[in-house]
Amino acid sequence: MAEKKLVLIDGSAFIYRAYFALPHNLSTSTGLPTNAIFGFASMFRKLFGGRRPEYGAVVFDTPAPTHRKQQYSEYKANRPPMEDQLSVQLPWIDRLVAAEGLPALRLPGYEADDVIGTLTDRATTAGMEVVIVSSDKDFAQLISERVTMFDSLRDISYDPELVLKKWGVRPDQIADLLGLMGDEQDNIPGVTGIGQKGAATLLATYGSLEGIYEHLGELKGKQRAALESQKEVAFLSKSLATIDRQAPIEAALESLLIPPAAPEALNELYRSLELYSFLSAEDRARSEVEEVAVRRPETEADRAAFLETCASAPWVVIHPLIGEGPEVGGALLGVAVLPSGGGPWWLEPEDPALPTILANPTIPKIFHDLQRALVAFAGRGYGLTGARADVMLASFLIEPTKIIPHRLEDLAREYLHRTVPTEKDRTALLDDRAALARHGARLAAGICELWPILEEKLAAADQRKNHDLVDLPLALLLGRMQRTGIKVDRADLGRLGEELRVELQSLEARAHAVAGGEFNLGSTKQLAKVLFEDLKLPVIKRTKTGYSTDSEVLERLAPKHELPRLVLEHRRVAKLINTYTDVLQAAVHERTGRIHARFQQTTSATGRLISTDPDLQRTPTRTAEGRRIRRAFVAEPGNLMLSADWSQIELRLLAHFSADPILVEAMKNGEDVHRRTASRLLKIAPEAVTAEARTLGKTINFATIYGQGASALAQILHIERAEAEAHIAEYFRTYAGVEAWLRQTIAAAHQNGFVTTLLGRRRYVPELSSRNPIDRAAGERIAANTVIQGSAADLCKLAMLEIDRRLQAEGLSAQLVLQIHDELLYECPTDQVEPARVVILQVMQTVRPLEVPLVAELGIGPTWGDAH
DNA sequence: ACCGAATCGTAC
DNA sequence: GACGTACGATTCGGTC
Repeated sequence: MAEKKLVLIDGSAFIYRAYFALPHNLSTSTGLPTNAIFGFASMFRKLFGGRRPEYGAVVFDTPAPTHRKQQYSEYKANRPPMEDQLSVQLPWIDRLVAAEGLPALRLPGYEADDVIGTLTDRATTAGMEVVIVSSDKDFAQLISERVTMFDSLRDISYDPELVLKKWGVRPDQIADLLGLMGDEQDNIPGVTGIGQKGAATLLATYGSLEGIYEHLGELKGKQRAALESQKEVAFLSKSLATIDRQAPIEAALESLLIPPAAPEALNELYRSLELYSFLSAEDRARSEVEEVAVRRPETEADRAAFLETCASAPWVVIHPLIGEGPEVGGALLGVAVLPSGGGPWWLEPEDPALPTILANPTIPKIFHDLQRALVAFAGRGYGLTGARADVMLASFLIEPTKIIPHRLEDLAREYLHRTVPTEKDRTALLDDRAALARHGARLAAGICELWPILEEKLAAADQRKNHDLVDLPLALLLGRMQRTGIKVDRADLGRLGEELRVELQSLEARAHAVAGGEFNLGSTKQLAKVLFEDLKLPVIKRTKTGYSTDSEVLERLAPKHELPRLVLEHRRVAKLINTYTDVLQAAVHERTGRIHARFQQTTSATGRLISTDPDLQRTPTRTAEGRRIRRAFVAEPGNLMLSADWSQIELRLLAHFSADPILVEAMKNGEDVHRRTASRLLKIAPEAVTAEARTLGKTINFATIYGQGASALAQILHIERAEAEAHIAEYFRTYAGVEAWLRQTIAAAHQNGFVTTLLGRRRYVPELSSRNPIDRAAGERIAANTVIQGSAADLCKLAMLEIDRRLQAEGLSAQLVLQIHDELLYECPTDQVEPARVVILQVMQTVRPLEVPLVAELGIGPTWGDAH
C-alpha cells in the first residue's frame, strides 16, 4: 500500500518568488495585479494535477519577531518592505488556498521553516511521505528517504541524492554548510573567506562544524585563520540556519486532511481573477456568456419586432460566427445582431430575417472583419449592403503595428480593458446553439463598445476618410475577389510536379554520391557537417547557431566542389515542389476548381495587401520553371487574363515626394531611369550604358528606397565597400533632392513619432526613440521606406476601387482575381477585353496626379503567365 | 503529437 | 548589424 502523502507549502517565500519571477503585466481588467496569484494557482495545479495528496497545508510567516531575530538582530534584515503590487494580492491568495481546501498555518514567534520542520518530523514518524514545496535551500536539511523538496517554479524535485549532487553535502550537513558559507537571502553571515566549495570539502572530510573545529590543527593557512577568528560567527550561523523541529504546533496531523476537490469554488475564483487559462475551454466559454440573454426570433411576430428594432436603431452590429466547412471562406454558423442601445439577437443561418436585414441599405452596419463576413454571407447567397464601419480596419488605421493581428479579443483588451471569448472557446459550443448564441452576443457587445471609441480615435488620427472611402469599400471588393478566386489547371500543376520529382530524385542521388554518403539534403545542419567538417570546405559565413549554407555561400563554394551546385539545384527544385506545385494543387477548391486566397488588409504595417491561404503573391516569375507555374493560372473558356502593372511605381513616388529636378525631368521625358542613374554614376553617356551598368543603376535606385547602406550594396553588387560608398555619394550628388527629402522625412518622423503616406495613413515608428543606434537606424529606414511603399499601396487600392466602379458603370464583367502590389490581374470575357483594357490602363495612369507621370503596361493572354 | 525558433527562399 | 514589406516550408529541439 502506498504511503499517505503530506504536502507542506512554504507560502510566504513562494509569494515573494512568484511575484518577482513572473511578469508584472499580468493583471485583471480592473487593474489588480495577479502574477503572484497566478504563480500560486499554477503551483497547485502542478501539485494536484495527477492525484490529490491526502494531507496538506500552506505555511506562512507571521509579523511577530522570531527567536532567530532575538538571537541575531541582522537576521533577514536585508529584506525590502513589501510592494503594494504584491500586498494587494495577499487576500486573494488566502482565498485561493481556501478554495483548494488547504489549511493556512501561522505560528507567531516561529518561521514557516520551523512549522514545516516540525510537521515533517511528526509526519515521517507517523509513516507518511512528505513533499515540501519551496526553493529555499534551508529545507534541504529536512530531506530524507521519505521527504522530498519540490521547486515548482523550476519543476525540480530534490531527494538526498540530488542534494549531494547540487551542494556537495548530505541533507543532515546542510545547516553546517550554511553556517560556513552563509546565506545571502536570510542575511546569515557565515565565515568570511569560505565559500560553498570550501565548505563542502571540509564537511566531506570532517562531517560537521563541530568535527572541523576538533581537527582545526590539521588545516593550514588562510582557511584555518578564517575559521579560528570566526568560530562564534560560524556556530551562530549554523544555529540560525538550523530548522527547529520542536515548534509548539497544536494542529494535529489529522486536521491537515484535504477535502475532495471543489472545482466550482476554484473556477469561480479563476473567473473573478480573469485567469481564464485555468478554466477548461468549456468552462471558459460558459463563464463568458452565461449572463447574457439573447433573443432568437421564433415567430413572424418576433421577426417583425426584430426588424423594427434594427430599423429604428442608429446602427447595428452584425457579427457572423464562421466555422469549418466546404464553403469558400468557411461555413456560416449563425449571426449575432446587436442594435445599438438594445439587446442582442441571434439568427440561425437559414432564418428569413437574416437576408432581409443584410440587404437593407438603410440600416448602418458595424463589423469586425467585414471582408470575412461578406464571404460567409455570399456562401449562403446573401447580399450585403449598408456596411458602415469595421473596427478591425479602424484599429489598423489608427495604429497599424500596435495590435497585431487586430483580432477582436486583442482590441477588447487594448481599448475596453476586458476580455471577450476567443475562437477557441467557441469550438466547445458547436452543438449548443443557445451557448453559441450567447458567445456571438458577447462578441457583438464588444464590437458595439469598441466602435464609438475607435470612431473617435479614427477622427483624431485623421483617418476617417481612409476608413470610409478606401479600406471599407476595399474590404467588400476583396471579399468578392476571394469568392471569385482564380482558376487553376490542377492537372498541369500535377504534371509539372511529377517532372520536378524525377529531377529531384536524380539530384539527390548525385548529391549523395559526391558527398560520399546519404544525408538529408533538406537539413542545413547535416549539410553544414558534410560541407565544412567532412569535405573541409572553407566556411564563408556563420549564422547565429552554426555555419551558413545559404545560396550565396553555396555559390561561392561551387568552384571548389561538385556538391554545392547540386544542393543549389536540389533546393530550387524542392522549393518549387513543396511551396508551389503541391501547395497550389491542394489549395484548389473541390467544387469551384479555383483557388480562393484571402487578401488581408491589416497584416502589413505599410498598408500593403497580403495574400494568404495560399500566398499567391510569391508565385515565381524570375525563372523559366517559375513561369510555368504562372501558366497554370488560367482564364475560364471564353475569357482572357489581363495583367496590368505599374512601371517603377516606387521610384516614381520617390520622385514625386522629393521633387528632385533631375529625377522628375527624366521621368517626364520618359527616359529609362535606371540607365540614367548608371550614366550619371559612371559618368558615361546614356547610350554607353551596358546591361551590366544598367543593373548597377537599378540596384542603387532600389537601395535608396530600402535605405541600404554601403556594405549591403557592396555585397549585392560584388564590389568593394569603398566603391559602393562612392556610388552612394555620387547618387546623392546627382539626386540632391532625394537626399534632402530623406533627411526631412526622417526629421519629421523623429518629431512626430510617425510617418504618413500619400493618403495620410500613419505608421508609428517607436524604434526612432531607441537608445540603441542600430535600432534607431533601422527606424529611419522603416520611416523612409514606409512612405514610399505605403503610398504605392495607397495608389493601388485607389486604382482597384476606381477600376471596379468604372467596369461596373460600363457594364463590363471583368473581375479582379489577383493583386501583386504593383500588378492587377483581371479575368475578362474575350469580347470585353478591349474596353476593359482601356479602363484599367486609363485608371492606373490617372488615379492620382503626381509630379511625374504614372506609367502602366498591360498584357493579355489565356493564362497569368502568358499575360505578362 | 504539437509548438516555436532558426534557416532558407520566394515575391514586390 | 549592415535591405524595406511580407508568407511559408522544413528541420530541430523542446514539451505534452
